[in-house]
Amino acid sequence: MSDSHDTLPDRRATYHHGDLREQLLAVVRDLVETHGPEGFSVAEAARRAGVSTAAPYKHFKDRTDLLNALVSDAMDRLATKMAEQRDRYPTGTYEAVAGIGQAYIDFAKAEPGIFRLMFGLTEGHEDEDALQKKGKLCREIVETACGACIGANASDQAAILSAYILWTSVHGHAFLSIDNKNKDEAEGLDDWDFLMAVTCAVLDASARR
Amino acid sequence: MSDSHDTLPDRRATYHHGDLREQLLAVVRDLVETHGPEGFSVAEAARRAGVSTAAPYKHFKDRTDLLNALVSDAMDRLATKMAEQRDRYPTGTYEAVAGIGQAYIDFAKAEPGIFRLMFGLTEGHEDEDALQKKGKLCREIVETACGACIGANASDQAAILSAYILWTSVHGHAFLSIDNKNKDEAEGLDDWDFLMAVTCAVLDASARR
DNA sequence: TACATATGTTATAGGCTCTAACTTTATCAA
DNA sequence: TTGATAAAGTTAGAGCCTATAACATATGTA
Repeated sequence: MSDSHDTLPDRRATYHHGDLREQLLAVVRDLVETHGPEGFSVAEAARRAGVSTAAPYKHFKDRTDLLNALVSDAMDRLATKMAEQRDRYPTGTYEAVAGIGQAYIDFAKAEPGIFRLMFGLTEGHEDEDALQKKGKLCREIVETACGACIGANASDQAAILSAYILWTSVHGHAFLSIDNKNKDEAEGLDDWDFLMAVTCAVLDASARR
Repeated sequence: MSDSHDTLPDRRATYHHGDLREQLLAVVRDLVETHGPEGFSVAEAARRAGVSTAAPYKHFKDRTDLLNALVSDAMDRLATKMAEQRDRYPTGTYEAVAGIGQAYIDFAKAEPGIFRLMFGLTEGHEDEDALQKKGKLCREIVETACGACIGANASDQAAILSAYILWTSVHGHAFLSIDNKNKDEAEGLDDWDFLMAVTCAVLDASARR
């Protein structure tokens, strides 16, 4: 009640926000999901965080930098979930491999906006070393699991090829799912059924070779 | 030399452009490829076409409408190329199926910007009926080819599942390729090798079932 | 020929990104 | 404790973009 002259919402008692960086990320995560990866603006995020539109630039170089931070965080969460699902099944089973894919698909469906951001727009995050590394980490999880199935080392060509085919397939399924580009096929096609079908096809083929 | 008062480039003799709609599409196609799907503006396109920044709005409702027109055209071209590649091989062969995938991948690599637009951002083109139909047409090409391989009708569940798995895999590979997310795997992995590996794995599995 | 329509143009409102210059708060060394 | 410095806000504004309104010019058809 002391200050009735405010332009900005006075949800903030102190001049300094305290944790603006994190709050901005949270707000943007929300905006990206509700308005799509494009329907988001730094200005709007600032407004929702209750700061001036210039404030975000004290924490992020530019719009892209902010989105990269979001993606980086999402990569970590995705890798964690993949490992978690894998660990629900015995090592070397097809289920362990399918579980990884399930985590991937679940993530895409739960956070389609961020998922698109991670693999979609190439606003310079192809040369972001940190992101590259995190992506590689995810892939190695799959390669190791595939290797365990076909009795090969994760670095063997057979494991790498199998893992790559599975990855592309799951990646494609995830994308088509959130794009609703698979309306017809998806009706009556459960994610897990899809995953097991692909996993069996690819790993059986690898074993026979 | 008659008019030295011009703001716009006077590459145009007449007041009316004559074919602005088509030229805008051509210019935008180029912009999308060189500057990425996001790094394009209606204003810049207008400038390059030699008209005022308001002119495009006589032909397209808004920015999204313009992009949709682009995507629609691209879908047609993609479907054509898929059919062309398929026809290079005998009906019912794995090569015919792989050929379709090759066309898909070639298209993604040749026009990554547009390819991203087609399957990437969901600026309202999920409810565009025309686009939905064109997408369906593409899928049916794959389903028919798969059906021919495994001796089934295109509408059989086996054909649809096989086609869907192949589609996701090729789609995923295409996306990862243009995103350079597959640097390691792709080294030494030829597109055709990938396609044949996937096609064999999936169709063989289907045949064994 | 004359009117209607299509297709341009200018002008402008309002939003966004990002920077500059300034202000307030926090930190830390003497 | 104090005072310098850095960190994290703020306002102001340049410059770009989208989209619309109002106006201008061509084109075609009755």
